[in-house]
Amino acid sequence: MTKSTQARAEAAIANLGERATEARRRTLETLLKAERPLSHTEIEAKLATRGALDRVTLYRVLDWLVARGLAHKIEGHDRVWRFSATAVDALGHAHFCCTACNKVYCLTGIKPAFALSLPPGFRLGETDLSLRGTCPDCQPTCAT
Amino acid sequence: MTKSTQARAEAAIANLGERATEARRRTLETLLKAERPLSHTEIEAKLATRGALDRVTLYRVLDWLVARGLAHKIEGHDRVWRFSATAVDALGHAHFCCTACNKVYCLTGIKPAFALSLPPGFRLGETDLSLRGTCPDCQPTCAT
DNA sequence: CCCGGTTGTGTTACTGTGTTGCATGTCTGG
DNA sequence: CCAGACATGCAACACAGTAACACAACCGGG
Repeated sequence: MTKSTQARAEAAIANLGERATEARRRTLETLLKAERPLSHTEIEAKLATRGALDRVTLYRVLDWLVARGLAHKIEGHDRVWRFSATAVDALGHAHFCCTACNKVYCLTGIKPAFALSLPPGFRLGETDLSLRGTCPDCQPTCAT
Repeated sequence: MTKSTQARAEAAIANLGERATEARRRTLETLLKAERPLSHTEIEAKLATRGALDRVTLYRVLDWLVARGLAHKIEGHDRVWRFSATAVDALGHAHFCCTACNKVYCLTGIKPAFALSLPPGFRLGETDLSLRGTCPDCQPTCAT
């Protein structure tokens, strides 16, 4: 299974007929390997272990991945963007942000069925459901 | 009705038994007068018309208002915080962010009834429903 | 093989939002 | 009036993200 993420990264990029550069492969691989959305800084740190990538390049690669539909961008509650390659097009898709450690998780089992009555003149694009609370790593004392 | 916002600002602060300073009154008044959440910069601009307030002081005043429950803080999609004093404790409360002009609106008629099944270990605090689309000011060509 | 255009990367410097630390003002209660 | 607490202003900072520009790597055609 360790090869899977590498291979998937390769394949996904090749699939587009675009250049699979070192930076893109490694970035996508990092995102695929992560079990939760990562911030730019976190990605940078993970990549730095074997030959760092420039900050700006990483921004560009991430935008590129998002534009190509290989990743998606999530706004956290700390004004930092996070990126995920795992649940790219899962519908009924919400984000959980831990108020203690600020980590973000993608939740895919959510069916947001809200009663929407927009005032006239508003045209709805997409909706974004974000939940806050504490994650398993940050549970205070008593068990669940 | 013009006196109402001033008076309400005064009263709300006095009600807490806290110091109703110039900065606080004017800031709260500005928020009450606004029909939609305002960013720090917007508030600063509005206040600047008659004797500017220091940037930092404004940040502090806003935090103070939030801490006292007189305003609430909204995270926009542009990494900017917005503040509103109007729908402070309206439940079933969502935010609409215009993708064209980046203005944010509070929507109060929303009942987010989503099916929630959090993975074990997660504890839910608050939820935040944010909508994106175009606002009345930014409708492309055709009328509604 | 070279050459020239396109695409990707690195470097530097910048913007804009928000914060911290410290000095100065201002209010309040004895 | 004085002392302490609280509020404000100023300056410097931290951090995420962006723009401009130059260089490097790739790819096609002669």
